[in-house]
Amino acid sequence: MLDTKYDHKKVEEGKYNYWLKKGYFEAKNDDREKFSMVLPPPNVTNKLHLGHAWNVTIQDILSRYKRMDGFDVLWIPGTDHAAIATEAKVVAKLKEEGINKYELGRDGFLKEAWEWKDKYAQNIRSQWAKMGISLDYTRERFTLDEVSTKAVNYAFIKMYNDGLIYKGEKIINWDPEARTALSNEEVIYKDIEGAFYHLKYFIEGTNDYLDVATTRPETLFGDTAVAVNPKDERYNKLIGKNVILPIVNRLIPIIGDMHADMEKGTGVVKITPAHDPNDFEVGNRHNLDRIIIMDETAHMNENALMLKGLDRFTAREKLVELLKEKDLLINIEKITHSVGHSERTGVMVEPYISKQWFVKMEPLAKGVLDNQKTKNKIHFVPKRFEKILNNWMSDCHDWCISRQLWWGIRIPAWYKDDEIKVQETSPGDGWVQDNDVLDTWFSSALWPFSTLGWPDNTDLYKKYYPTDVLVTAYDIIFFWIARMAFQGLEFTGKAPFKTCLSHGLIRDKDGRKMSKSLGNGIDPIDMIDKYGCDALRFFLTTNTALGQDLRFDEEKVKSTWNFINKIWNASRFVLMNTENIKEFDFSNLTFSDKWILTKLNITIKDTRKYMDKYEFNNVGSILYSFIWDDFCDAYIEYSKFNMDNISTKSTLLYVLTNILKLLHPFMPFVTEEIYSKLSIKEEESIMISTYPKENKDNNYIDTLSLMDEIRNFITKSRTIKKDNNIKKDDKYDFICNNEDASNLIKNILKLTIENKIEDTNSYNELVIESKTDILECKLTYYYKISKEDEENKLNEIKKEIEKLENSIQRRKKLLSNAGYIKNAPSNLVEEEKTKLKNEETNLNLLKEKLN
RNA sequence: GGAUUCUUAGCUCAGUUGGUUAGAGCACCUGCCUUACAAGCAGGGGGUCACAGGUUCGAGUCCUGUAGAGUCCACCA
Repeated sequence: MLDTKYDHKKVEEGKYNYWLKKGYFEAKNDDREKFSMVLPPPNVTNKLHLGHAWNVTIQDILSRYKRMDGFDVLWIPGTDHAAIATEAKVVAKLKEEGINKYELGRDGFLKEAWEWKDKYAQNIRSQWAKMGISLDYTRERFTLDEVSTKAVNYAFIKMYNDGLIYKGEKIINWDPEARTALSNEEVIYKDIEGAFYHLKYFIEGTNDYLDVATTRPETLFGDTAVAVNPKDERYNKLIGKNVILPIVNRLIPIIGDMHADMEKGTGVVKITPAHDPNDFEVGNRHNLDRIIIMDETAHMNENALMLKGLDRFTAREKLVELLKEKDLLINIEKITHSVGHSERTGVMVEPYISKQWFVKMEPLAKGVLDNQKTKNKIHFVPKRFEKILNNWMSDCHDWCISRQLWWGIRIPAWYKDDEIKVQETSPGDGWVQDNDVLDTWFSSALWPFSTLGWPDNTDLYKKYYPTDVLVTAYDIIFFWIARMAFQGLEFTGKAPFKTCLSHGLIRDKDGRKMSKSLGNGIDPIDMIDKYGCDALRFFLTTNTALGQDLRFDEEKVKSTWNFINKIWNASRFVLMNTENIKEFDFSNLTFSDKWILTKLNITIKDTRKYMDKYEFNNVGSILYSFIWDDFCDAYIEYSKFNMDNISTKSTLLYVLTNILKLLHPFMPFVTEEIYSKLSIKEEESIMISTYPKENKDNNYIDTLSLMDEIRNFITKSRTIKKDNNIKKDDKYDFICNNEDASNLIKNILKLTIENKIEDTNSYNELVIESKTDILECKLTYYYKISKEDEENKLNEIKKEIEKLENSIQRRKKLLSNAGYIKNAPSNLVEEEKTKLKNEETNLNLLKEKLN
């Protein structure tokens, strides 16, 4: 028997380990149809936040649903080594201990990093366990493990040989803190206070100067030209002349280039090809020198002359002083502009020329775009997210994949003198391996198949690839989804997943993004402690339409807990009354039994429909109202009058069993707890029981509309009784043309024999009447009434008449509309006619009362 | 500049290929400790669906425009 109150801590304890030990989470690789997913691997150093909780719950709901529904489910867990993110954290930790990364050396550092990784991976696993998610740990992977490394090397080498990877010199985003290149996606633009420094670039041989505005004056040491727009009448006659570079006193040419925007700034722009991506392009067009003026830590080098050795910000201050001294500074104009920052270290990114490895994007992107036009396309849910992918794919730059880090998969390229060989192992003596590692996304791009043992043609790969669904928040579509898409197509010829399901982001109660800096983050583990994992899961997945952001509201988690408590108590009632039922017996069903069984069928059908469409919010409200409104508030109350009927008891138990199963993907723990107490159960665990199917044998469609009429009649009676202050022992008379309805109404409204009246003289009457094709009922209360009450009563009747008349008028108008009759579906028209007829009958009844 | 989401009850949100009297939770009001549940039960109030047009027999839903809020991408000398 269940405790009197739902205690989530007690319920959740021990169950996860039980499932794990039983091997329920493991894919069996048998001949059943498969359903496979890979878990988006969290960064190994992360603590899981509410967004992860949401993400994994959606996946777990799918796994549990599919598993119960007869699929061989493979759900692969794993973690991402997160190259720069982890390295930055390990560096910071070492720094606290007074250890410098570079002094420690590559091998020593990696040892530290692996220890760090092992510790954090364990944290993540325990958080997954708290969430109750059914991962197949026997297939767990890490993006830096042997299997993944093998796949990455294979992919790199093949792409190099196919000309899809090349080494080239370009301007990249440089992180001077981590001393590495970054991809465009690792740069976060932030608005900061800055300034336009207006400098005097004197024209050679004159006393005239050009006003050149720049936000990074210290880069002037690397200037090799000044550009104006060739169409700009103010300056175009100067093209071909030289200007004197301030401080440096080097002559540089004035060139004409469309890059100079006449509308912007002063219309004159300094060109620093080694330190700006646009200038780099201009430099290529005009064959300009590239002068690098900083080192890898963003300190000025010898090209910065007297500023050598200063870091970039000090150098700027110093330079401004020098310019002022020499009267070369016109003014400083304060502006707010957006400047790139490293996503991981937070420092300002320095555009920097550097030799890096790149993935040639154009052919790969085309592959994805072409595939999206075929029937093998990736289906996005919601559909609109496909556009994000397509947009990104049709406008993407080559992908910088080399990182000057140690924590990652080392690039399989070997050098000897001027020779380069790309292969997995050293070609021999004297060959030195590339020092750089690969962008972490290069390995995660292969995740859906590298986890399955690709490039070997393993059994896992053969059966489970491509995967069925990939679930992520929409903000990661271009970081990851896009990259998996083109790598999947490139290497396996197939999109790596059939469906991409995107949920939104979690916001706080005021709609702000949850972030560390705002301090408004909520730890899912705290919520689990307070309300239980089941409440958190149900709240997360049923409170918003897919793809929409979710506002976190603790009150709602609380009310979800109440819902679970309601289920708990209903279950207590059922268990109390069905302890000795060992076999279902439906031979003697009452009217309300038939009704709830039919309702259950509808609920199962609708639930399946919305589960298959991933519309969990709809599943949530269907189950909520079926359980609370139909099962608890109505059926359980009705069943109390038939407790000597074995079929009613069977129905109670049967419906509860199905409710538990329908809820199980959402609330694995509490459903398992209650299921374990049922007197009839098909399996030892609800996890391996079968997902409900409609039961055609117990389907009684005609009970539905009659029950609706009965429930309406009951509500109407209660309202009127309350409004008129009818007492428990007031006399009544009741007639009804349907026996089932009559019994139910009498029981629920407590119309006892004792109060039935014979002699109606000297009483006032209060009549509640229903007269439709389905049900004709009349309940009359006899009571002493004051004059005032009498008037109130009349007024109410008048109000009701007015309401009915309006409604009748509206319906008549509608039904006299030829367009409606012609175009609307005929069942709707019929329904309107029936309603009209019923309303007219009721109107007449009321009018009679007035007379 | 491009893309995209949102605006529905006091609050947070649903609302299916358009179907005619728009739903839920919380909050609010009234009455109940009725034997599963007072974290509950029974009943009730509350919305010209941001605004303006259009298409249609019919618009919260489709189209155009306006206003406001959010997000992403690009640019940012």
